[in-house]
Amino acid sequence: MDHCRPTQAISRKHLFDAFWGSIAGDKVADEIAVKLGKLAQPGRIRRGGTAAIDPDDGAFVYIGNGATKLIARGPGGREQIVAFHFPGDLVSIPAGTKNSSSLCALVDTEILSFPADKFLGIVRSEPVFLNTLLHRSLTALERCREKIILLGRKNAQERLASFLTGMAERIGSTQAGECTLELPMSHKDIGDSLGLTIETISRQFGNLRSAGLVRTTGRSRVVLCDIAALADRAVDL
Amino acid sequence: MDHCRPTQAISRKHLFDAFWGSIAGDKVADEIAVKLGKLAQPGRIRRGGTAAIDPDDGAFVYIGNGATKLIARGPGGREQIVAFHFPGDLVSIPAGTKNSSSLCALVDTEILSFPADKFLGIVRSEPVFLNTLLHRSLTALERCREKIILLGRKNAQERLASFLTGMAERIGSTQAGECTLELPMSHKDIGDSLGLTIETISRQFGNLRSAGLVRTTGRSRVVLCDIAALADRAVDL
DNA sequence: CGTTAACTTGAATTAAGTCAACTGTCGTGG
DNA sequence: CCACGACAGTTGACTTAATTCAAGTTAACG
Repeated sequence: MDHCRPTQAISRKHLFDAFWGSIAGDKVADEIAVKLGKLAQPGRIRRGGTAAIDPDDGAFVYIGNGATKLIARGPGGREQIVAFHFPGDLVSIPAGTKNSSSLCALVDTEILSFPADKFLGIVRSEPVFLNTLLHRSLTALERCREKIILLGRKNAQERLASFLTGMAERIGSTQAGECTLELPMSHKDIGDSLGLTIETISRQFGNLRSAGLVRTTGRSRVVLCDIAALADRAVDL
Repeated sequence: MDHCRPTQAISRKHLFDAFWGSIAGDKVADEIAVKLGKLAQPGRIRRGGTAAIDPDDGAFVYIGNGATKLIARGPGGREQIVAFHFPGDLVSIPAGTKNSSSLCALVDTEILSFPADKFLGIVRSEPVFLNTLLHRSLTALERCREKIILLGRKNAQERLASFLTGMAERIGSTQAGECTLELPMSHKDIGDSLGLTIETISRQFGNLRSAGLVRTTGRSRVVLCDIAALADRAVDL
């Protein structure tokens, strides 16, 4: 993937610049950038690895590149993927609630992690920054609500169709009416996200394939042949 | 209990004061209060009614008294209750997404409603206010994520137990180790919230009753006899 | 009191889960 | 470069939890 291997220091600066550019814009005082720069903990997580987050503390994690899943585990139970996150996203990981969250890398991933309370302490008096955070958390809330509808009211077919159209919007590349997806997650992950088993995911992929709505190549490439028809299947009518 | 007693209409001023006290504290400039006061649209919704929200616009709604459900409807589909809200809550209703949201009153309810964009425009430069909003929306996000776990990974028994312990925290009154709930919502509502049917809700209440974990009186009163045991049933082990 | 909507209970159905055997993909090392 | 091993995905048969349908019962409100 990465053709060049920047040194730790350069990589760190690039990561922070990307973070600063997307969250703060250029209207926030430089001294805040300095403080946040000191607080930022860069991390490189190998595929399958978990970000080191103090569970008592909570964190904000900026995804520099790669892809991650945010997992919640009930005490001793099966895992549920709460959300997938891609470069540019800022993930809020709450302090110790009953179901501990963890952030796992789907592919090699670079992150910038901030302890939640100190982070909020620093930006406390920066309206521009707070506005961005607020908008992002409202967007996250909105995504979360859509997932509630998916899990509460949709069947397996609708769930997979919703997942695919959602991914198309976030990481798809459209050409000639077809959208190509390079999915970084396994069927297991998709199932853990949609509240289904791998077998059901497989069967539903089969259905979509034989309905001519998608083509698949290898493990990760999916081509959405007819996004409109897929979007129709994503909602119950 | 508050939620079921027919409530005296409280004045617009009292409603706004309650809002201001809980959201802004006393560190926010009075001129903001004046602006927001002009923007605030007070509303009285009768049990079963729906708040008049412009769906293209989005809104923030402060719940003064009563109780509400936030409903999402897929195009033409069944309804899913995204969240219940109680006095003091500030509900964010997003601008026109594919699944339109509406806020319905479970009992007679008084609200204070603000168009989202103007509201955010006014508080844009008020760090204290923005901090409160940010914290509240992060809390809402956290609740939402818990609901995702519930819908994605829990069975009917665990869902109802989670619901009851959650309600106990928000609107229960505990005495002598027992917690009494006066539920403002019907089994239909509980089902629509937990992704289950009314029949399943009824049967699970029956199970909890015969396990000696809850007693019920009439339609709305539920006594949680053993909250610890109920909390155990709320997670899959 | 009587009416209506909310709730309960039972029997039949079904979507998805589980279990098990099999096949394909991909990375590794001979 | 090919063969191998391990893991990811597929497919079929069976099970099960929850839904659906249907017929009661009960609570609340006028």
